[in-house]
Amino acid sequence: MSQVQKLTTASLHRPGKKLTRTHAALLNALLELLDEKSFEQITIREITAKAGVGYATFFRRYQDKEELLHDLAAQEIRRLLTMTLPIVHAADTYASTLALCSFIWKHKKLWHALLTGGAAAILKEAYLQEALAACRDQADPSASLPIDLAVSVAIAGIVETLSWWLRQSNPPDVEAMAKTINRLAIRPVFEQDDLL
Amino acid sequence: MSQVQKLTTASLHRPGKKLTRTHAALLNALLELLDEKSFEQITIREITAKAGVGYATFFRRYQDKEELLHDLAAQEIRRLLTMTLPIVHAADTYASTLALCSFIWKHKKLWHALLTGGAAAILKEAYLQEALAACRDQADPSASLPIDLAVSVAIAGIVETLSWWLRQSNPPDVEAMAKTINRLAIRPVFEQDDLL
DNA sequence: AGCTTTATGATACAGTGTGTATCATAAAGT
DNA sequence: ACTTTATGATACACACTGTATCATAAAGCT
Repeated sequence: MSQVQKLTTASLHRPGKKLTRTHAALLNALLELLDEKSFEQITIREITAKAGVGYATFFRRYQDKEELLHDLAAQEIRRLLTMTLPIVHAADTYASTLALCSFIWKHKKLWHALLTGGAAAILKEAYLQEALAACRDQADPSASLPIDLAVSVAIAGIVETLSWWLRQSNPPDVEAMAKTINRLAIRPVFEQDDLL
Repeated sequence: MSQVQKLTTASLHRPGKKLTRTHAALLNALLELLDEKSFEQITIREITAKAGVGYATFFRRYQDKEELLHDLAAQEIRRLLTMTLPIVHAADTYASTLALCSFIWKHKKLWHALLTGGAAAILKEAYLQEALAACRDQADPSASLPIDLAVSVAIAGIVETLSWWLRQSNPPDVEAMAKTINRLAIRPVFEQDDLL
């Protein structure tokens, strides 16, 4: 937890770590800081300090805070998509949302940080991009809904629901949330728009 | 449009304006700036300059940019809610969403600014608060969905859909969007959750 | 091993925006 | 006319950012 490793002239920089120890240290530092405060309140100086990395070094890899968060978000979302993707493939949507909710619940601390406050917008954007890329392939041209709109609204609904879930003091169980997501975010996108 | 009124020692400050000319000037200045750039890029100095108001004066009324935007958002949303509220009362949801979309379309330039980028989060929050306040009264205790969650997801869906709409180069017409909002954001919240 | 290239740490620095404090003046209230 | 309040105009202390510089450690290459 105290990752502050003074690298003054100590014997770190093991040759074992192949690609950029710095990289991982920054991601990890941001992750830890997100547990303590909101993304907006975190400064680059804090991140580099906790990562045990020089301040200027940050800008050699990222342009700004947002880019680092986007990197972190993409990393976590890639795992999550393994759960979410089957939803799109329409096999068994309930099983998929259930898997999604279970996954979130297992890592609720992490996802609470990612889905709360200013971080949520960036995470949602990364989520949206990944989901869109995955959906465009098998997009149904005869669909009554533009694929971009459908995915945008579905993702927004999922993110909103999960965010609400993680903020509750007495949160519903995983099964209930899976049903809720299915009802509010997934089914509306797939069903026929017969009435009105 | 050039609202930059030099107030050096000119004969402004008409006694006619009763409550705080400054107040309105700031709101108006932000509104105009939102047409030129995104909310994040706007500085308080710019706002006060365009409003023809002293820089320090800003902080006598608002704590920060966000508070001013929240004020502006609340103002615009109050009008919009006159359209949206009937949706909740479940009389004729299509007529309500149609009214909502027509209203947005009529003021699309304004709402494009409010629903795009960093401003969207604050607007959504204001929208959510107003909608929640309006819904709590007649909340159905036997509902299968917590009222907070239902409204949150509905608002998120509406905002997401409208935002998508206003970003299109060849946007669908008002009727189509009303149907879409009805299908994606309104109906899912009200329907019975029979299956699964 | 010796030379070269690259990644880092450690500062220093300029630029920008924020929020507060101060003071004199104009507007409004009495 | 006297008092109170709102404003304009600065000035300032602060916090962050993003860039530049320089010396050093690590890694790669011959």
